[in-house]
Amino acid sequence: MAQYWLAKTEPDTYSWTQMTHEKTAIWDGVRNYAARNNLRSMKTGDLVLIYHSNKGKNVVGIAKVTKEYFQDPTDPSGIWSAVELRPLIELPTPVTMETIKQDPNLSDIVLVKNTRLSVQPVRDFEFFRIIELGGLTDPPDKLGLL
DNA sequence: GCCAACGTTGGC
DNA sequence: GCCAACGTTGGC
Repeated sequence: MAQYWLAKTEPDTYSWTQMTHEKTAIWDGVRNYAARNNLRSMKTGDLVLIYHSNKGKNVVGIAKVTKEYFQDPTDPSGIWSAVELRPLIELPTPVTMETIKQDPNLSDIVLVKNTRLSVQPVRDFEFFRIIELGGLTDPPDKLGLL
């Protein structure tokens, strides 16, 4: 059973568009223990919402975990981890922070509760609700995401 | 640009 | 081990 996650990136540094051009993304550079532990909990096939922080402030697409955690190549100290993600589908309508905050179904989402956590778990119903708000009406299996 | 929330560092 | 000082994230 796939789990669901959300990962933040600043689009000025590394954007969804860039990810899709590169086909795969090494999700490195995470320097927070809680976020790292979430990276380490990701399993191949898990689905990850990609969120643009600062600019956009919206969920823009869905990626899949293609490699479970390994040594972060940008970290000489050896304590940080990275995963490999593959972008799968762009949301027809990006879902903004504002929309998420206004949705009663999403009132407890980590994105709102803990604004600074860059890699975070997302509950099943939150994931489905967000992609629904994003214009995807079919569940992930129908969309061929699993 | 401001600042709240959170994490980390380092003196004691 | 506590906590003040500092640094960073990221929404507004």
